[in-house]
Amino acid sequence: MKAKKSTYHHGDLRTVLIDTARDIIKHEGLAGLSLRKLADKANVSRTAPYHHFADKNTLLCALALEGFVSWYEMASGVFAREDLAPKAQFQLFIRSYIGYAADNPDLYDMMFNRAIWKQGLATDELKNEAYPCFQYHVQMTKTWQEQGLLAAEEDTLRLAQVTWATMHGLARLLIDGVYADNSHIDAMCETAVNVFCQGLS
Amino acid sequence: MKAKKSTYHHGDLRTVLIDTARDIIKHEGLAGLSLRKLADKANVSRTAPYHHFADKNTLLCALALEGFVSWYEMASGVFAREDLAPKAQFQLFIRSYIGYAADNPDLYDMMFNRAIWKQGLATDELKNEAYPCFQYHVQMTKTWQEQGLLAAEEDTLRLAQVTWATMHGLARLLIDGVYADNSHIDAMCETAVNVFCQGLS
DNA sequence: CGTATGATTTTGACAGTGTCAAGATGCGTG
DNA sequence: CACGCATCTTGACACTGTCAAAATCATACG
Repeated sequence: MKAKKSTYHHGDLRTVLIDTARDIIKHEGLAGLSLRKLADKANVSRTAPYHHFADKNTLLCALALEGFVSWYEMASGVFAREDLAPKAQFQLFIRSYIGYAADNPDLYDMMFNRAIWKQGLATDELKNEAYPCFQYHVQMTKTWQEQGLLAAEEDTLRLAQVTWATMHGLARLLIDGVYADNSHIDAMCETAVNVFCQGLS
Repeated sequence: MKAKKSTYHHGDLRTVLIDTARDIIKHEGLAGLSLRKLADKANVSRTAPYHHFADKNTLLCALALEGFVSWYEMASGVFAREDLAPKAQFQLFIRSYIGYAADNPDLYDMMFNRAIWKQGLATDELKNEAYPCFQYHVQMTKTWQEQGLLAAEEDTLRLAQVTWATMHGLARLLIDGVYADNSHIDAMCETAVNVFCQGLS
């Protein structure tokens, strides 16, 4: 009853589209995703997707949203690990962030896509998922400051931006294949942690 | 004699194309650049550019190359400032990097474009300009370590990757308009410098 | 129980895009 | 002067995102 919203012609086309889109991206990369090919693989006409997504950008936002959802799962999972010392937790968080990006390069690409964010094309749904993620990171940063792991005298928001930027930058360099490759991940993460925590605790 | 390579039909079309391409990107953004529009603005047929650039990607590489050239000018200009104390020099470098990216978002976009780098589409010319830039950054990092500004016990290459990643990440967050905006630049740069140098000198 | 209403899907069409193949043009060297 | 080669043009193809109008169909209402 509640499960199936609509069984009109095709079934629940919306989720089918998202699934096959994810599939295409996985196999052919983000550049290989076109609405027509997507519709084709879903056994539906070219313009059918337009009744579920306003345009291609909205589809991409829906996919990116899932990325932030699973990012949040990752982050909160790490932050909940009370068995770990603060520094080990911080280390695991950074390593998990980079690993997540390296494992899902195309998804990460969409989450932080200039075309989506810059000219306000991001869906409200996407914003409502993406902003809390950063808020959560700010919260973690504050905790780590209180634990003496990160510099207490720095403004929490700025520090959160810098730490996020470091992870984001490492992720992008890895994903884009510039100046770094996957064999450097562990060493780079370790150095990053060392730098952030140096001279403290 | 040496100056003008070719005055066949049009003059030196290659440089004209690059100039108008830069112009289009400046006014309409990277997404607004198509080879046909470019050819149009240069008063030339649609396929004329193909005699100077193998494909669109090669054109983009040529533009990105200029970005690395001027990046190097910026970096070496800062590094040559002997009137500045190491920390002030480091601070200026980071601020200049971010400022450069924020002032030329589309150019920066092209310099670190996944499509170019990831699947080996980067021109040899581009590689020959981009890699030395990072090498130069490594060299600067080593110097700053020797000056006691950055952690001496860290591997220079890894440290260079992390510092570059931080600047790159800040630049990307600013350019893409996620989690940071231009009014935060100075404060973020200051925090970044403080973190990298904390507990030292 | 039938009908209309509105959601869903399709067909047709349009303006773009990058790029290839063949032909036309014209400069410089033999 | 003529040849060759770089340069440029025209024509064409397969693709893209997206709109408008028509067709289809499950369901809510009379």
